[in-house]
Amino acid sequence: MVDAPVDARVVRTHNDVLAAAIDVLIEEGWDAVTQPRVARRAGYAKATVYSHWPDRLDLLRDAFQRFGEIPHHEPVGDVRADMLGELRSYRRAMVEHRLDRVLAILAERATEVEAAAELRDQFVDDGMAVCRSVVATVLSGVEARAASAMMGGALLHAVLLEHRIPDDEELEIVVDTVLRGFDIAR
Amino acid sequence: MVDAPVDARVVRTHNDVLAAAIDVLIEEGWDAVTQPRVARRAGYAKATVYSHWPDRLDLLRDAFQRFGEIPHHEPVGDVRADMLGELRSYRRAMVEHRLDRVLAILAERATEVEAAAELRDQFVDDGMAVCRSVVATVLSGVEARAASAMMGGALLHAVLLEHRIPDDEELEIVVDTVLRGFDIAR
DNA sequence: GATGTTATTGAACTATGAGTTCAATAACGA
DNA sequence: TCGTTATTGAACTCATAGTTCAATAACATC
Repeated sequence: MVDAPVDARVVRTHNDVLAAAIDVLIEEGWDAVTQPRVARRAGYAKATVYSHWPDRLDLLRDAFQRFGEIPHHEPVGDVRADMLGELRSYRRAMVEHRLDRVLAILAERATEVEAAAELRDQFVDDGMAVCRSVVATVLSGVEARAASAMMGGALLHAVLLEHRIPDDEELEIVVDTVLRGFDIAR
Repeated sequence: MVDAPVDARVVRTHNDVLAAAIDVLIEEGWDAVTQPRVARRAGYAKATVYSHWPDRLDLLRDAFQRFGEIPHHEPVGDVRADMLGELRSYRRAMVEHRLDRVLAILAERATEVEAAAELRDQFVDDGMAVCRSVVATVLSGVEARAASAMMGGALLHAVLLEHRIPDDEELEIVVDTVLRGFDIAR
């Protein structure tokens, strides 16, 4: 993030350019987020974007930041309802905010770009917080890890590899299978 | 694939260049697989690579082809042993053949490049064949789909997002949870 | 509304790498 | 040995990232 802006021009530019950066990121991927390309997309001179973000990675980091604000399910205390609710939020984020694209980009670039690995870790930590807290009420250790990976992974596998979006019925099957498989009574 | 070679030079070049292409793909990703870069890596003139693969996508397709030859688990008839065996093969392919990298690359590029989407579909179809056949002996429809996604997804989630490799214990927990969750007796 | 400040601009520039062409050379099969 | 052809390296074109800077336009403040 660049220092707190005061000038109205700076605020406007900052918003416009970041919005364009997100569009470019989602549509064309990590490598496409360069100052000249984002500037053209946003309708600004590239020198302007360079003056705000001399480092390309900072522009990328700021663009990704917005995905951290994606809403989660609010736990109500019922394990099944909370797991299902969080899975639905996860699916919603993938469809409506293109979180699937964001995760694919970060997972792919993480092996080569350190900044991508850091962003991925941060995203996964934040994104799995609710899921982990719900799972932690009934499981711990390896089992908790496995349960989270199975539920989140089922969605990830379907969307990223099978190119399909699981319906409510399938999400319920996933949750119920985990609950029964780990012998969790409500 | 270019036509069947007869000249010894062509065979040598073909092998060397494809090996280099795979290295570049794994190390730097889809966009890095260009004729000049692969040529430099393989120790050939770029004009040579262009003469073999005028189209960059053909070079990429040929490079990916080699990952289709990754060995799978041979089903023995026992559902638990077969699911576990296939999950272990999957994990092994990720670690030893960098299948994790290949899947991440394909999943990421699939939204933008049609050829990547086709390769991804082909890889997932082939790669899930054994898993699907084993699951099909005990489940069908949405449940079969969910079970495959949960098992494959658990591994995918762990490796791509959590950056960790599940141990045997965790793989067993995943399989047993699915078996118990779907009430599958052996 | 006038004024000092500064964000923005566009143009000119360098650098890098992809893709193309081709005559010369080297390696091949017969 | 000889005709064929795969390979080479060099000289291109083209697209795009990144840099610099003087001119301009928009801003906050009074």
